[in-house]
Amino acid sequence: MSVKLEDIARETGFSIATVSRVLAHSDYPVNQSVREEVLRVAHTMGYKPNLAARSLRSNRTNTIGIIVDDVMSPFVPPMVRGIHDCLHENDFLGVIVNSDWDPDQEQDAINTLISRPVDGIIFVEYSHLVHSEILEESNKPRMFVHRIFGSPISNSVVPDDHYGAALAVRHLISLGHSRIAYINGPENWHNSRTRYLGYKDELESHNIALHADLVQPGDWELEGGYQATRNLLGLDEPPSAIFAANDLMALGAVYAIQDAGLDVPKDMAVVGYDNRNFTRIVRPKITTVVMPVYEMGRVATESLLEQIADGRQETEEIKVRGELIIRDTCGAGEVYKARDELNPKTAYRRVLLNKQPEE
Amino acid sequence: MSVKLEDIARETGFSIATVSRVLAHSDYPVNQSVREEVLRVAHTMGYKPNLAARSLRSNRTNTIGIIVDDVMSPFVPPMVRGIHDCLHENDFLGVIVNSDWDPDQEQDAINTLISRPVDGIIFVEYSHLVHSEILEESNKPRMFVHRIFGSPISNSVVPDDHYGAALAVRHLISLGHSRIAYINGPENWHNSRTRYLGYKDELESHNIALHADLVQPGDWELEGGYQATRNLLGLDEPPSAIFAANDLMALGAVYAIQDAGLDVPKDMAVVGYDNRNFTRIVRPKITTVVMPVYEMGRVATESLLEQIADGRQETEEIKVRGELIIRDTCGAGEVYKARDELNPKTAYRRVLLNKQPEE
DNA sequence: GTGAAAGCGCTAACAT
DNA sequence: ATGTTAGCGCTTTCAC
Repeated sequence: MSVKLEDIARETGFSIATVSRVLAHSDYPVNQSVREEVLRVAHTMGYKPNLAARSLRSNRTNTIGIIVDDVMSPFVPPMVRGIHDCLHENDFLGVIVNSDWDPDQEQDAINTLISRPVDGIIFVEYSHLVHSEILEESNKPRMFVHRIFGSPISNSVVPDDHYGAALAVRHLISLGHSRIAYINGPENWHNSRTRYLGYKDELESHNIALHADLVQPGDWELEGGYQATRNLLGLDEPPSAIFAANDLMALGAVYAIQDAGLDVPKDMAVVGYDNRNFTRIVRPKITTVVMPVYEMGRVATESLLEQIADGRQETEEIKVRGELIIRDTCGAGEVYKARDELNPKTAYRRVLLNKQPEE
Repeated sequence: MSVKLEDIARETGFSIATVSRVLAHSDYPVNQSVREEVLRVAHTMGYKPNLAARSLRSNRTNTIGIIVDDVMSPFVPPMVRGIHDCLHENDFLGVIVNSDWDPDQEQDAINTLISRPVDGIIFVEYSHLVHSEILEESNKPRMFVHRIFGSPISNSVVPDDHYGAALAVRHLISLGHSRIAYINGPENWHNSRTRYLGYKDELESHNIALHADLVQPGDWELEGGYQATRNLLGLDEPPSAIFAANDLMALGAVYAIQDAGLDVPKDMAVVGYDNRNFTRIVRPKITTVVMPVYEMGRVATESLLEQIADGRQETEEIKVRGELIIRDTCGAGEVYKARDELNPKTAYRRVLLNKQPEE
């Protein structure tokens, strides 16, 4: 039924070996005329390599595995899209397996992907098993994107949260604010700690004292942002601006401020983090820092494909920067507004990408 | 390096064939004692079948292809999750390829998936090529989920928009409304036409006259909903309730009503459609009808796997129903509120599933 | 630069 | 019920 190397060999009169060399290794030395003839016939006959056969023989499948906690998590789809785009450009395919935040399921996923011939694995967001024996044994190249807990590890790509948080705070300072509150995420998340550090360091570099009561704990949720903001509003000296470690808490902050009879941004400015989709459609629209998930996916994939080509390697942790997107909650006015913020795809792609080994 | 059938055969003393039969076909008649021994040894040795070899031989890969326009589209991730969950239960894997709404890329995707050994293909949302020669030739089982344009076709799964729209309208009527406006989506979408029909038929079955000026065209976007609502507010006799064909337009409607100095739901009720994530976090929270994408993915996959097992078949179009989720924009009060609406996953799973061959 | 041939790990006839 | 064996389509030595 389907056309194979043998058919092309018969048709052209060359051997299967030659045909294979033309079709599989574009760099193998074959006479130009032969190459052209083979290519031509292969094309007219509609040759499609049987990848099962190829991978059985060569142990390469041009397929990678992607282990995610849940494709429905907010950051996963754009990250996967970044991965896919990079894979596509290199004639690779990706299979996604969900682990549901469950170490057992993650182990299952790894097993599945290893028996299934994949050339490498990308772990997205949470990954419990840095050391899975089977994984180690398989010696497959791997990358970790946006690992949320645990200590930093090699072969990983993370957002530059320190940079992003500093960006947000710097913007508020440039708008004349000096009492800037911060609503943090849960302590055990990297993002929380690093964004807090960015906040703290940026204040410091502007010689603004850090007030402990302006720093509130949060839970990433709307409700946590709301509560934290109520606390801040109850202070003797409330802040004039709030930087929330994510957009959902920023929205909660907006609601709390509004419920206190105040206006955002006139009475209090708010800046979020992540550039989630809803920040563009709520009222007022939320000023935020881009979580460069699309780029992170791309960068991780590039690195993985390099590893696959050159053999598994240890690479430094890569940090990817996101830009500040100025909207309505910070009070910066129309002037600064991003030109193209309606299209999330181009927005992701516009993102400033800076690999920076250390800072 | 990796353990294979031969190793287990040597270890147990049985033949490769016997070992294969135990490990590959759980239903093949093998002595119980032999089976147990093989299973035990396979397990302790950590046997993982080489799927490339298996699929080269048997032409089955336990992998299906999923062609989507863009994994980042709002409905795609939950749909993919439904597909994945069903695949996982049946020891299948899925590879996703993005087509970016481009027929050429879709054709490429099909080619890729065919040379790549996949046992079937699911087309998600838009699919241009009902008739691709290569696809036809390959004779692979296929399913279409939520095809947006073109005439209804076999082997497809769609939302029961007529039912859902009727649900929304019925709810508004039960709340005492009789001047109920409708904001439609673009005319060339199935969803628009069918939701409009549901609206029209439900009014009719309550003996409420259909007023042409209460039906406004829309574009699925915030801005379209906003404009349509301004038109409605300008009417001599404005409606007391608005049913928008999607949540984004419903939000636009809410904003327009608020900008006119009126209150939602006190002065005007609004119901949306789709149950997008943001409907839970905007103010007021939007009452809406669930677009049962998760279930649609599952149902399509079940049907595809049946086809794969039993040979390709033509099946009737399957309609999946979504429930009404009562929140704040309809004015129904606290009583009705969904118990569990904070968790999107369980919300999707709670969805009422009704296959109904015809209606 | 090209061809012959071995064999990747597995399944499925066929044989016993 | 179990074993023997051919061969899936391809890549890759090893010859020439």
